[in-house]
Amino acid sequence: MADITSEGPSEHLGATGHSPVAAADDRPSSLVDLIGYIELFYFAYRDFTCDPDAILAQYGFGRAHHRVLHFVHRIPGLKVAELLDILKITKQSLARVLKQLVDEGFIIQKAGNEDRRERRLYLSAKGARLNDKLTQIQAKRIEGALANLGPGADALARNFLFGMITEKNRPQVETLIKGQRADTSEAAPDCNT
Amino acid sequence: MADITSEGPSEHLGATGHSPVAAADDRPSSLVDLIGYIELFYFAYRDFTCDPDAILAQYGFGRAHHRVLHFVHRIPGLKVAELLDILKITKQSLARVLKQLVDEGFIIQKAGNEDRRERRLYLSAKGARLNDKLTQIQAKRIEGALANLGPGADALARNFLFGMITEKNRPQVETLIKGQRADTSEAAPDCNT
DNA sequence: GACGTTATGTCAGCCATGTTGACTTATTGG
DNA sequence: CCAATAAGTCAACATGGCTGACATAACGTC
Repeated sequence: MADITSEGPSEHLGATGHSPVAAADDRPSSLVDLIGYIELFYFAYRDFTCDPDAILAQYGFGRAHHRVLHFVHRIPGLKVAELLDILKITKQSLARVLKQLVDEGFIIQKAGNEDRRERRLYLSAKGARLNDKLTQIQAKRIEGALANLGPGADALARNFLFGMITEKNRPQVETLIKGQRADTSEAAPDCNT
Repeated sequence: MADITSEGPSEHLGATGHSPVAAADDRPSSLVDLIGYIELFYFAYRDFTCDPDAILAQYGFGRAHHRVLHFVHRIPGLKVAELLDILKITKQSLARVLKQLVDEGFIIQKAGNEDRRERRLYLSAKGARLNDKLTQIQAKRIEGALANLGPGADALARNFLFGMITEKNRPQVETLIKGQRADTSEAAPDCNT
């Protein structure tokens, strides 16, 4: 069966027992020591998204609808083009879910004041209610995760996640997080690059 | 246009300027203060997965193939049933990608010694090489994210992600992360529950 | 040895959400 | 008037979830 099982140096993850997944020491770590993150990130994101998914399914919606609701709530009056820049999907993909949300009265479109070609997006009261439900359940999970980690965990967790974002995209996300309209001109067009 | 724009109390995120996305203080935060996490998590995971996606595309593979490679590498001799318990997808979904990986020689199947119905899964040298490439690129991103966050960040980030996982699933993930075979009997079957 | 259970594989089809390419419509601004 | 822009739309395709039904081989028990 050959040497299928092991490649690379030892993959001990340095658990000392008092902490579920990580030790408190900071030995210089080889890259393979970081494998656990790949799994943690995968499982964490999966569970993080499954709560809203369950609610959305009751409305006949999916994850894509959630994203639209979320960012429209975050930046009321968002233009379609801006939303495309944030989500980095094609307008055809967006149109499919946006049309549903508009048709069913969760999102309201209004022509721009200065440029009437623009369709400014707003949540209806109905849309805001649904988005609130989704936000609440996700916020509770985050709160729970932070609760057991001493002070300073909040800042550190945010900065860790921020650091996971491709450098080129960080300015866009940074302004977005402040609830501002992002200048997306420098952000990565495809994946990394 | 009614009051579409604002619901809930003020959504300031407490950025003080010296840190890109988070302040160092620990005021009691309302749930809406955690909205930034929803975005950070979304963007971070998107960028985290896009690096491997680009490599996988060169092989005609997708994200689903990556997961199989990853966990088979992690637990050589993994049974199909165990993999299904980890990924929580149907065997039909798994079969589609697993068949490709086996047919193209990235994964080797071997009947179990005691129970010859079992198909034990192993990476071939070719599979190990591909998986290594994927691990390397993701590990580098993680390393970069941790690099700017003083000592203790590693343990804290791991514990934060761990805390984001649904409680019922944590024992499974914990043993998985130690590179052991997980007892999945208690894990959440669907989403949360 | 027959039989029920288990592990795995497979066929067929559906859904959600991403993609590309081509084209229309309304509006803007020079 | 006309080119450029914002948005919408149609058609077709890929990936990766899902369900239901059924096949095969091996195990274990009576």
